[in-house]
Amino acid sequence: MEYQFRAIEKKWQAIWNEQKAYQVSNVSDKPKFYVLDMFPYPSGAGLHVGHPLGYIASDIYSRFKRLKGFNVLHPMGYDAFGLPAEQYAIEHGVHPLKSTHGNIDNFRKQLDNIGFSYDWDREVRTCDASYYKWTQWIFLQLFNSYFDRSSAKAKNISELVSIFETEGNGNNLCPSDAHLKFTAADWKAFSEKEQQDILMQYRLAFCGYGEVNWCEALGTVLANDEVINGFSERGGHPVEKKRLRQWYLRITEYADRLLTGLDTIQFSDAMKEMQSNWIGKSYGAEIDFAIHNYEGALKVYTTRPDTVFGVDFMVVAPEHALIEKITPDTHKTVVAEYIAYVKSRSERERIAEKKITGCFTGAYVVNPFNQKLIPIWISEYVLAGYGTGAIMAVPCGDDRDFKFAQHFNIPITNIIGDAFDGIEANPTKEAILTNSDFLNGIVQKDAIAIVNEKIVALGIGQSKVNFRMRDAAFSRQRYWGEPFPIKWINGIAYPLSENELPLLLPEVDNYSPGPDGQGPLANIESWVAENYETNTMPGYAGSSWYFLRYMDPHNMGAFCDRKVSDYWNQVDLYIGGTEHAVGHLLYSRLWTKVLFDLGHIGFDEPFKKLLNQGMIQGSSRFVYRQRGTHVYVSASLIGNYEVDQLHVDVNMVDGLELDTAAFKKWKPDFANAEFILEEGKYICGVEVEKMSKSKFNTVNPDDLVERYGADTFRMYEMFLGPVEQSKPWDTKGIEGVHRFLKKFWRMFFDEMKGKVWVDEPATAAELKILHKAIKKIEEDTERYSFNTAVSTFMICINELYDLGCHKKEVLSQVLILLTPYAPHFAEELWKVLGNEGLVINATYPFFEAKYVLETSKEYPISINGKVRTNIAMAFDATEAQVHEIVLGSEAVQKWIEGKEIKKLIFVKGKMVNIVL
RNA sequence: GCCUAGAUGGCGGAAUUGGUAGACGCGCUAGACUCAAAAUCUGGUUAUCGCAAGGUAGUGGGGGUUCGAUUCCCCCUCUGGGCACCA
Repeated sequence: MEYQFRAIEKKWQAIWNEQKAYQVSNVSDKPKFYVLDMFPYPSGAGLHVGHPLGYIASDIYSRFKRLKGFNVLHPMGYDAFGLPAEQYAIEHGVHPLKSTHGNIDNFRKQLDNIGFSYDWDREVRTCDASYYKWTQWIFLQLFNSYFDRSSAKAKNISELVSIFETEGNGNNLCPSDAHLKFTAADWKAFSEKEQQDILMQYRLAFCGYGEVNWCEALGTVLANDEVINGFSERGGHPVEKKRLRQWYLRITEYADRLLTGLDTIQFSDAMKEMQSNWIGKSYGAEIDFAIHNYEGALKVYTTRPDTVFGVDFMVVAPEHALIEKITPDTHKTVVAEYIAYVKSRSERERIAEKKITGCFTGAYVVNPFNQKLIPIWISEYVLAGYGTGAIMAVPCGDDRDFKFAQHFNIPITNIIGDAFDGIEANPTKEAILTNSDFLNGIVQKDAIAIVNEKIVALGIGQSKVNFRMRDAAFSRQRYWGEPFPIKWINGIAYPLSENELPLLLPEVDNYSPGPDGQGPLANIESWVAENYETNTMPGYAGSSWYFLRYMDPHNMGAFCDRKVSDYWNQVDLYIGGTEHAVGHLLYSRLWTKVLFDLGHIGFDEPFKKLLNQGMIQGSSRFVYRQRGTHVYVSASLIGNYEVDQLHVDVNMVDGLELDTAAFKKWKPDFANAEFILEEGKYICGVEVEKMSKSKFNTVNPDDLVERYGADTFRMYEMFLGPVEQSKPWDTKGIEGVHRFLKKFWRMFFDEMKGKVWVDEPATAAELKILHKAIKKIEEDTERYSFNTAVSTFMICINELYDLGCHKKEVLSQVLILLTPYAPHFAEELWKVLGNEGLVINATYPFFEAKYVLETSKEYPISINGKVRTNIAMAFDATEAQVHEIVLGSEAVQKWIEGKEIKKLIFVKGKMVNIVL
């Protein structure tokens, strides 16, 4: 009987499905375990081999935990709102819901092919009204909350209103505007609009103004992705910054908790560092510099108040509000030109650009400590959104300031003596200050507190903690997203009540943008007539809480029953890519904290353990067409021709050799192609790139499953290397894994003899191999080292095969071990051996040390660190015995030969090293 | 530019806590079986010198710590991911 993988896989998938083998209950005596994948965006291109990497890993772990006796929640769903579906709609007029559903069906078919153990009864789709009803509901929780700084948690905004009514806002300073002060009497005197405007500045979801990438020609807002060097990706039209009304989440209020919460969860150190760098907590001071000949001050934020005597110029962001007011007529033209230039550039370009740009405003500030006049410059390296949008530049201590000063020939004051060499800035805090008046002779880090005291005494500033993180922009001028449950009446935002949810996304005639930078919803008369908000929520809205909905997906009365979320609690293992480090992973932590504060769930971190899967890259292949001809030149010959490089479908290339016949048939353009070959072959060029349909480097898992089976595919994806590591896809090695399964199969059935497995007691040698494998595979799976687990399976089967072992007792145990990796294969042979029930519900083998005991070890003997020989010695040999045996050995004597032994190092169970 | 991860044979990778570098697999190669092919099995496969025994070098490059470094420290190069409206 041959290994007919496709028949076996289809058969067991049908049986599991029929028996609802993967349905999981919210009630169980077993301990719970929650394994979650980052749900996919269902793109039109379908799954490529990169997607399932994490899904296979999580499936293996889920099945493993299940065999170990856990009640495992392992759900899947779709992050279904998003820009690509909307663009497809604009171009083809197909409703995003329709294309999205089509894509989801395709994804589902592809996922099913691979044999995952998802409980599909719990599937969620963020674009379903039954789902986004609760996204809207959570938005309302955010809208109706403020962050109480004294208890560091979210509370209902009504509590704030009663505080305002009794004591004003003296104890609850406004997070948006620290200068806003009012008494209880003031509050009562305010109009409704005034009151609501103030409350808006406290809400966790609030409306404000922000800058977006605006493309006049397209009449729409663009994502950073859609902007290339200041021009739109589509059409190449100019893009500039525009201020629009935007919704935000007040994530900055949670900055400290998001930071300290990292200590309670198992993310990689790298991931934690990325998040804390993103949050960017810094301690510094705000200082007001009086502006020369102008009524007012320039407020700067600095982490180095100690360097205040080294300030040689000020730099303000191009968006800074003061620029217009302080620029004298003499400089207006240059300043306007510079600002126009900056406007055309994305923030990314502004930060990344090595080129130094800037211009002098013609205005000056006065240094409050020595009355020196300091010029005010504008430059794009200062960002409006961070600190106060203005800095004091100290060229001797800051690299960017130094380069700026050099570039514009601004004289540099040295306040750190020998520590500054005039060639590059020295950012030390350890130098002794000079040229610094009352700070002379003081070490910089000690001077910080002194200056802070002084600026407070002078009434020109205060010490301040700052965060690099900004509030999260939460609105998009798009169609395909959740509508805000908000009505605008007379400039006041009124939330819908809970029973008005969901606010359904209306039908539109076309998906083009609305007027004045508004989204498509602004084109709908009935919508506008109802005064509904015309923005929609961003992609991350639905993904910020989906892990909660899986727990209780059909609940019509709540986003998730509290009892149910108490049972499942945190996600025990979350698998996904690092590309979500500072987006999704931060937002879902925020939402969890808010829901916790408001008492809706009982935990304030969503993910207990995060495993980052690496990205599978594509390995692109190229052909080289001689310019203006139909002649294609093999890779190593292109030096002799003028050629254009074209992507060619990797599936038409065997290794590097192009299937020229398939190529000619690929596209009409290539039908009459001619080839210049090398050694009779056309050799393609290679590059590693992101896997993408447009680069023709995608490999479809369906094809591989068809050719080798799901079990082979699953094991091969794991065998490729550590899950956490990125690597280019190469189908070549898949044969090896397939051979392994065929070999394993032959331990049950021989081509000639038929059934060969037997029900006989196992020998000590066989049990030793089995238990070695149990230990290693269990440990490897537990620590997510799936690649080494696969090779352990190979070793185990090779060894059993060599012993001619066909025994049910041994094979049954190996099959259970194999179940998480190759479930169909294991299930089939489990049945063949006549075992009871399904192997997916079996009990994981128990490792027993007694079977693998060793009495001696082959020690490597090195001399001066180089291994020269091996000597077998008893495990319990004493150090003295070891000395005697080693030194008595002929091989060792040959190397020592007359030399003096300085030292003999013996590490029990490891090695011996002789130092001469 | 900033943050972050990584670099080991022809290739994917292994070496879990500083202790035999190259497990396992691919590829290549020789052989067995076969009319032949496929499949399968057996052997070899880091480089270099050597008939061999064996020697020497070797984990991106350069330095260091150590009896001993792929592993720890410093400097450099290259590559992947992220940088706030892609998901």
